[in-house]
Amino acid sequence: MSSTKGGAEGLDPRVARSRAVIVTAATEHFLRNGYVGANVDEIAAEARVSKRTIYNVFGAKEQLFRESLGEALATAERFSRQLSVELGTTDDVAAEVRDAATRLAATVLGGPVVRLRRLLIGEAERFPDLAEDYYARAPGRVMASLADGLRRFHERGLLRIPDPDLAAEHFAFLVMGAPLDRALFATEPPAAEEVAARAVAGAEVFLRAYLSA
Amino acid sequence: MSSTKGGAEGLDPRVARSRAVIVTAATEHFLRNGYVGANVDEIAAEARVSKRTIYNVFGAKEQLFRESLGEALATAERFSRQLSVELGTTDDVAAEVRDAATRLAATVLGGPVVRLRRLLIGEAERFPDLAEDYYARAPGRVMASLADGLRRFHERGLLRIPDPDLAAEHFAFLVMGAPLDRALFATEPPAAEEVAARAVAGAEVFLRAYLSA
DNA sequence: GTTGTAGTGCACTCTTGAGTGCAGAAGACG
DNA sequence: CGTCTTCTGCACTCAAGAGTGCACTACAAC
Repeated sequence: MSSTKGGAEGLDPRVARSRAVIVTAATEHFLRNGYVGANVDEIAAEARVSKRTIYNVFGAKEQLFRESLGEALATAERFSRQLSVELGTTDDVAAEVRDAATRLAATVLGGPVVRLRRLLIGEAERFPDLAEDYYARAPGRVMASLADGLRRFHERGLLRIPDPDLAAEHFAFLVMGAPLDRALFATEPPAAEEVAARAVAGAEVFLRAYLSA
Repeated sequence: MSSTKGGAEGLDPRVARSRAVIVTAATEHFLRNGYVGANVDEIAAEARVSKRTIYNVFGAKEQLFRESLGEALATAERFSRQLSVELGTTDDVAAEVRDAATRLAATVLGGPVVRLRRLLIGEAERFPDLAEDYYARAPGRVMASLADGLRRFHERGLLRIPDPDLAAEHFAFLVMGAPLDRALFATEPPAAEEVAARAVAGAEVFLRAYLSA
């Protein structure tokens, strides 16, 4: 306890810097090798930091894993939030739904989301709380906000959505279910056009099933 | 080379027995702990076999993993085959589709399939060939046979299926996408009634979108 | 500048776990 | 029966990798 004020942010800048570079390197290593397969010496080397510093800051490998994943989860959550802008606000249902579909698919399948999912699934037995946490913060939020948008459409009579939560699931998995599942097992990501095409096709099917007309 | 005939099945029964009990124990351990996390001494203990025997039979941990998973994949493939009986044979489309939905969901979500998927996903970086192989042999087959059935319905004018492969994906993921995804992150399996209910709901949506009428 | 805290390098300990060697017991097979 | 193979138990080697101790340097804050 040496800081001038009481805040936790008044840290020695050296610590902040170390923390940041370590977490970056560690995240990459854990994503690539899993928890057991990752190796602290390598993380230290890549972060250009002594192994001792890692232990001074994090205390143990498990803590390092948890904090690194914590950052990754926060990022995933931010992604989810920004994805969930408005749905159900205009009159052009079809356009809105198609747009949401392509954005959803591109976000989930285009970035680092799949790697994070692979890691969490692989470690679900060892770190069930992290897997749970991810699910609540990322896919859970997306589903909830999709459901909100669908509910709005329903209330305005533009779609017939008796159960918005269920419909949100149908939407999400029509749009990206198959490519996402595939991607979890594949080493390289799916082609963007392929993903976009299926997203649109899924959106069409969703509309056919849920349009009021 | 001591066997009387030339076949590979004329093995010393001791070897066959060892192999079997080892693979059983190993599969369980790998499913629970992943490749790196599994430990050969424990596998030997659980199989009630000396560690030396494991190495006499399999030579190395990686080989043990591959052969154990090979059996598991064969089982998964058998499951897939028996699942894919006939679809598109009667006139009662709705009943057939609903039935296929509940059977599909129950098979994939009720048994050991989810654990196998977790393992393969977690090891996809280390054993990409196994993940690939699984995908081709299990989900791939199911998709193909679903597509066949849907094509039959289309040809008979009972459903309108312009792209059977795509429609098969839509069907599968409407029926069990959300629970399957959820299950990959959860430690305990979903409730059977829950699964069945969603399967039927997904089937209804599929019919609404793809019925010719 | 002085003082305190953080980071470095490196040698070190300890544990775990893969894989081996061997001598003897137990089972297969003629 | 005798012979050959496999299985066992156990002690062993070897490598990797987590985590520590310490003397020293470098930077931060006043």
